[in-house]
Amino acid sequence: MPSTCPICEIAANVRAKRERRKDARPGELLAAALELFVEKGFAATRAEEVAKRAGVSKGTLFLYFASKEELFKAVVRENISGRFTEWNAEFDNFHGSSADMLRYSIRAWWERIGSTKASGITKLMMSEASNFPELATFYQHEVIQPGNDLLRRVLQRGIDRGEFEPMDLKYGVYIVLAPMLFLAMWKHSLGTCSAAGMEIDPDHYITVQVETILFGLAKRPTSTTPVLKDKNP
Amino acid sequence: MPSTCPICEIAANVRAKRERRKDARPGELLAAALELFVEKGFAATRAEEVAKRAGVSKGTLFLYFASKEELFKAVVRENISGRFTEWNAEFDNFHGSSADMLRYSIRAWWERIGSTKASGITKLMMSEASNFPELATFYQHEVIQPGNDLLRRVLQRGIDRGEFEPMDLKYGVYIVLAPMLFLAMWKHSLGTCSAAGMEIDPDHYITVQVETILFGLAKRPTSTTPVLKDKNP
Amino acid sequence: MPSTCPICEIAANVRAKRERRKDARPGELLAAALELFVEKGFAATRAEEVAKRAGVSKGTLFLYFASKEELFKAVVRENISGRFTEWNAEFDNFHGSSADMLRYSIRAWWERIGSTKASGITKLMMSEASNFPELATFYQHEVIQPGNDLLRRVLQRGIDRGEFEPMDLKYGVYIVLAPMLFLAMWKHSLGTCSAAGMEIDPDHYITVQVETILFGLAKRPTSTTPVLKDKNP
Amino acid sequence: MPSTCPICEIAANVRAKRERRKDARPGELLAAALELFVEKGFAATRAEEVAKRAGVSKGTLFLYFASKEELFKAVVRENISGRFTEWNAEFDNFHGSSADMLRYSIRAWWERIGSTKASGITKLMMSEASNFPELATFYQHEVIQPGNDLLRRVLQRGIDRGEFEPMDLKYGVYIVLAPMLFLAMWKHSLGTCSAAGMEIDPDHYITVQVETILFGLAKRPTSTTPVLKDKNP
DNA sequence: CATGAATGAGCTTTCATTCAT
DNA sequence: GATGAATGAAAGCTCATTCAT
Repeated sequence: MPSTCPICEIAANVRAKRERRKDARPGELLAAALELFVEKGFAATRAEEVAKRAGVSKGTLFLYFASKEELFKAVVRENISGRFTEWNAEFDNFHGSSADMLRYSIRAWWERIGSTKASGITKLMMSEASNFPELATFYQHEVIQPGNDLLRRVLQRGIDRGEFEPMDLKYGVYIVLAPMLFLAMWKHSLGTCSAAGMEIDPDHYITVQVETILFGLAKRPTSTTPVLKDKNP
Repeated sequence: MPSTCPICEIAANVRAKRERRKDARPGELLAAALELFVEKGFAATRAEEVAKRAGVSKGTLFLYFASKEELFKAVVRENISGRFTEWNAEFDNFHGSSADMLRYSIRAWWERIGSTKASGITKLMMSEASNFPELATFYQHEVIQPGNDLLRRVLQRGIDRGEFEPMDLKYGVYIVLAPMLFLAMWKHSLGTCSAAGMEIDPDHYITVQVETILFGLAKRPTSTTPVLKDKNP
Repeated sequence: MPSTCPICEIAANVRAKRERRKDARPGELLAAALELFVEKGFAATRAEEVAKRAGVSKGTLFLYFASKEELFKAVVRENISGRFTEWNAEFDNFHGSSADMLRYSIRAWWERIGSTKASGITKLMMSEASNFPELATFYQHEVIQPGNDLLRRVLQRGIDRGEFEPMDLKYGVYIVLAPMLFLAMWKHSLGTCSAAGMEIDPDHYITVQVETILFGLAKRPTSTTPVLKDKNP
Repeated sequence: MPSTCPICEIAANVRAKRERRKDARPGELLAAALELFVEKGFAATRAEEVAKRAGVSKGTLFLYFASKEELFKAVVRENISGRFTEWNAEFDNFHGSSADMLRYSIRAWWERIGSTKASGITKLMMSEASNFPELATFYQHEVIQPGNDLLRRVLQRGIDRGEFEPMDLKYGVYIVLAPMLFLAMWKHSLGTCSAAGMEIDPDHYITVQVETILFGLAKRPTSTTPVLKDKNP
């Protein structure tokens, strides 16, 4: 049975904590920062609170991140932009129909981003973009643009294979993007205080959106859309 | 019979004027605050700037609103007017196809809300909901719920008339709502600092969305969706 | 006999203080800043301490001066650069010999700058110039350059009138400038802790310097300086 | 006779090496500190940068010097070596005219002190004297006083030999000292950020000063200074 | 009623110093 | 002895709020 001498135990704890330090610090700080940024927004989050939640002092935060803005960028990179290469690779290897591919993409986005704290970043950027132009630009380059490109690849594939109706993809991507980003935003804003019966169940929401979108995107049997013809011909 | 005593009348005038002024001041402050809150968010808007834009001194602002938070609440309450009765009436008198009705609804929303300053309130509520839960609830009841109901009527009409595919309308409304609200948010946030070539033209955006949505909502010719059948049957 | 009610007196004091405020504040702050900058240097002077010495709060300081650097610039303008126009005018009206003019200039400098706290600015700039390049540039433009020009006018006058030996004035000005600036520096640095018998009496110092300098500057009877001829002819 | 036991020798070597290292460390730190203190002043120099320039860690610096203040004191003490005996000897052997002697002295000072890093100490002391009064006193005794005495000897020699006009030497020395020390200070402060056309070339500066000073110090042909007679006799 | 000078808590960032390893 | 991660007291500056006029 090991010694239970309290002093030894404390010493061991301290040592263990120390050893874990340098490597673990950035991760702990990024996790704390993500939580707080999402909870309170970028401007309203105090650096000291991030540090406290990560279990370190104010000074330590600035040992790892040169400024609050850099901390934010690191959070974005860690949680979002770092994943695009992985996703691009995944898409290269996808062999099903484009409809399935889109279904898969959307579900994957929800599992990895939308349903996690990372989706708070989207809300946060939408809320504070105008006050932090540098961050907004960064986000545009690191997230919006690559996300657009990724989605565009999926849609282009569907068009090329005759599965989707040809369209102006610059705007076409928003057919998918808008409902997803709206869901993320909703979840972190009005969704937190929905009236009874108004709560959105993400899975259901996504299912309805996806199937409608897919039908909307689908290659039309004929060149016109007879069912929806205008009244004033 | 009203008193015609001239002195009383003068006094009444003076009182009226003073009361009108007293009432007008907050109006100017609320207008200025709306603009600034939308532009920069709650936290980043300085009380002094609101006062300056309203043409009064900083002290005056606090004469009418006990705090910046109270000002915010007043701004939101002030701008949630009940336009819904007017719209409900409009819809009662619509005689075209449901597709046209939806097109009309969306265009009307864009013209009357989306493209005007009123859309700023949407952005504001989405951004600040978590900091003002009581306001968010209020907004849910006064805006989100009625908006939902209105849209639900349009979709229900389409289903009833066999124009739209039957669906779970609780989620179905978001097929229309999500892209529109996303557009409003985008316009007030990242849209203000988009990279070259990434700017969204609202009219084009709406056209693409509407036509896709309509096709997606349309009554399926058969009960299945053959074109999009899954690979794994 | 006036009421001596203590409450009334306090109220009166407060009112008096208030009334004196807006006009007096900048002056009081500049005076406090000059003292502290000279005592402790620019970097080591805390904004809050300047405010406290001026009898106001930290915030008030920044109401009148946008930053600590701007405060410093204002101090310099108030105490030094603002006087050059007056001095230029004085020199325009001087009618004596150029030797007398130089004597007068130096004495005037000592009385108005050198012997006052303003001379601390010189020391301070010499000490901290490299850490505050913007301030150094400002000082060069506002003080060094005009001071040089002023002195150059005096020497040029002497040369033009045949009183002083022709010389390269770019360096000639330092014959006068160097001993004076050295005196100012000394006074605020090592001069404050001189060993017994090492103290410099400014008046005596100036007298000795001036008379030697004047003799050194004087028009040589012949083109050479026979008395000091080199040993190696 | 020294022990020749190989083991002892190895041990001795190791000990010697360790001791040498122990001794060398402070030297490297002092050198680095001198450079940085001169460049940026005491307050603006960061301990970490001193350590980095010395090639050690921040912790090591505090192993050798209890605080930044102690480091500063050590830097000044280290750099105040007694060169004065050497110079006194040199002067004993000088056989030229006193004018040449002064010329030589000044050029020698420039070459050995003024143009080298050692002049940084002068600047440092002038800048920080008031923050380190005890050091300033030390400097007075070790440097200023002996320097004064040395210069006094030169001037006294000139007077004794009838080459220089008799004068109060306590102040007379500053006729030479002030321009030289000013040059040293200027070089390390405002000189580093002079406006175009305002730069001082030390050689030119010294030449102009020396020749003017020499003329100013020179034995007056007659007891009065006719050329500069006041206008108001 | 309206003003705006004044306040001071609060924020980000820096850096001398400590101490477990 | 040497290290460098961690600390936390400052410091400059902002801004919601107060209150004498």
